[in-house]
Amino acid sequence: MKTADLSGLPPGFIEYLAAEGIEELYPPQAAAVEAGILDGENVVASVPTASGKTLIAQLGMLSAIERGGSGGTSTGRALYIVPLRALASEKKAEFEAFEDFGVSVGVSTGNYESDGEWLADQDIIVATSEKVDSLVRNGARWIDDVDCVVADEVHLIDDSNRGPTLEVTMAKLRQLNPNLQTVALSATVGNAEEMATWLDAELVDTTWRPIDLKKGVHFGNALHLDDGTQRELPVERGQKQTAAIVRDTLDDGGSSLVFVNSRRNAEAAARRLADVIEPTLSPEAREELATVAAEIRSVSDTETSDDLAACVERGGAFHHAGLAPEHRSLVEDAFRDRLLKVVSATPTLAAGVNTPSRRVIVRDWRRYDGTAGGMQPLDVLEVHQMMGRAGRPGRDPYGEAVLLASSHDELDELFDRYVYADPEPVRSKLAAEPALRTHVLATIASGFARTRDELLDFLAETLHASQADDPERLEQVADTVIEYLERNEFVSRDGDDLDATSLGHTVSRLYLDPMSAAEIVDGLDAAEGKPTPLGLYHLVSRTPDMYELYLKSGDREEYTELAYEREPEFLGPMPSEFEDVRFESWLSALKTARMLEDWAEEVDEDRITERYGVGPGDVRGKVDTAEWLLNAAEQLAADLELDVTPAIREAKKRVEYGVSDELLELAGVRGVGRKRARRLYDAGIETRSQLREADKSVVLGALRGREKTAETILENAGRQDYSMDGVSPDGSARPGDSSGEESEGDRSDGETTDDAGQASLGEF
DNA sequence: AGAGTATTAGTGTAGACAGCATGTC
DNA sequence: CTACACTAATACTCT
Repeated sequence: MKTADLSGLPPGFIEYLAAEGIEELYPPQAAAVEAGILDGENVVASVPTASGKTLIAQLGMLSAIERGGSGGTSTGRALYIVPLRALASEKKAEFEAFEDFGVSVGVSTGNYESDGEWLADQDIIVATSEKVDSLVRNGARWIDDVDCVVADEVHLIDDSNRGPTLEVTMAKLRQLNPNLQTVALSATVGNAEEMATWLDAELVDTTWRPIDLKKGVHFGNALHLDDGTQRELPVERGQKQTAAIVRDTLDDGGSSLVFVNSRRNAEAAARRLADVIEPTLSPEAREELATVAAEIRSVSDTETSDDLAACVERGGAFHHAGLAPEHRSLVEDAFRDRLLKVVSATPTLAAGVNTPSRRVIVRDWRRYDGTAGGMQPLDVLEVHQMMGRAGRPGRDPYGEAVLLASSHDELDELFDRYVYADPEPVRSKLAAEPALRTHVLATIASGFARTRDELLDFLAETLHASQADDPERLEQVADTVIEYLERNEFVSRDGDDLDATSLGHTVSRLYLDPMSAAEIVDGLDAAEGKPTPLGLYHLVSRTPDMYELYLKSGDREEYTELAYEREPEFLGPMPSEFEDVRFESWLSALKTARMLEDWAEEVDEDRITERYGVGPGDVRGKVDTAEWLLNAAEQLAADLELDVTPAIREAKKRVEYGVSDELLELAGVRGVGRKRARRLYDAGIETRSQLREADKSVVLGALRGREKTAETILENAGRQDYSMDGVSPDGSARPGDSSGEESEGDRSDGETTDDAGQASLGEF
């Protein structure tokens, strides 16, 4: 099917596609057109990654926009739901090209939001499922006149943490607008038919790919492929299997993506695989890699960051959630540009932004699972997702995905389990208390259900109900949850009527798990006098909305001791040491709280990552979550007219900026963070007004002679004459004594002149 | 002698959404 | 209830 034959799309789109070199639809795309995607028909597309899913979505969205709005507007509106924030920006960038023919795009996620009013005027809005849910809860008006919704990666409905949100949100959108066109994009799954039935959609189900994907298993000295052939791929003595395959890919001019099952393994593998890459690098490549490595080092001053940079210099990299988001995108970009020849990654990369590779090596196919008591095999779906990253359309002649076997039996097992096997069906995880707790409350609070019957009617529109292996169960759990919500005064019951209390409305709007809210409310109620930051950090750290930090050997003793030392600060009772499970998780929360306290006491990032055994990405994640939960706590306190709001606000500001009390005012000046605030303070400038009055040479000295920075900061502080012309830095304020980190040479933007000095000293 | 390699015991385990009001070093 | 790879320390083997 030719793109030129398509009708009902905005003028200019066909030309845009032609300019991109697209004149003929891929078979799955043509099937979507035949299924009526251009005429507002619901479509479920269950197709492999990189087989043109995005264009299917675009056909649906753009034809809906062109058809015109249901809400009386002249053009329609489309909503594109993604599972990750990083994907939201990726999609936005893709859709931005449509602005040439008058279709505008906006993004809405938790950390990045196009301004509210402006957003409502966009034709396409990209958002995460949680954000869409939140917009529905908060009654965003434009949500009602969405004409086409695209749900990307809908197979994630199977995820027990986040799946229910997508499932419920889809059901709500469809209830809000019965004429809504639904397009669901999914990886190949076992029950696509069932998904289509749920969404009243036509099904496009194919395994067609634009470039060939060969799957296989490596064992001994041979690579066995799914077409029955095998190829010699010897492993030299003393060489690892993975290294041999990476080497082989390299000889063929391709890059490799290695999936492993832990962060530590990812880092170790990257170091070893870089040994394979390094000797083959050209001087030019080395230079470019050095630039990337310098950027990586400048992201964060931690061991993880240094280790990553050291690998990158040698042509390899690791990728996992302990990295800061900037680290991740630097690695992703360099890999996409083929600068990096190998990346070893945890599953972060399988689900994330587009990072195709000639060859994908699934090294570990089992992963530790504490709840299951040991190593568990990965889902077929997950392994297929990883394998689907093999082969770049237009760049690679083919893609190859390889599993590793260490015995003949394992070779057979891997073929049966992953190469020839069909992926599992997607199963709704809605009928579980944590999921229903939050969604039942939201459903009641935002008026989707006013009685138990209406609630059950609404739930009947979910995938869970249509799967119906145990229809009773959803109802049972819902009743348990209603009872919980009533007991905690989030919901009131009057005869058949269910109504959210004022507190319940707040909790729903704040997007809190009701159990987190209950914990916070109880804790704040128990406060005597002014709560300390540690007390508040512990309170939010023990809610289910905060991931727990893992207790290592020795931690138990350390934190038990700390718990007794600082017992008066905790809000609410400390569980008995003999209630094993509860006490253990209470201690993990204490560890998290302690980390947040360190951060708010200006402990260096590298000290924190070392002390708590985490990566820079984890620190930022925890800080971010704490900030969010403290904001919620502040609003709950205001709602309940509790006298703790100032204490919460201070604790929140302190984690937000990562500074002690005395620096709060300075850190509030734009352009001043924890480090600059500390330097200014130590130079005798303690407040914003002092910054306006201060001797310029002192300011410049404290800022290590950076004139541009100093000018910006003075201007932001509200100083009229902020020019630094002719000012020379005051030497007495130079660092070196108070804050050790900064003294080793100025890392000015761009080039770095580092570690040559340190390295050579040990050589004697 | 010294580098490379086998053996052993001890250790720790993937991921990441949301509010609100503006901006790191 | 199930495993596994990594690391570091130590013993062994080849040139």
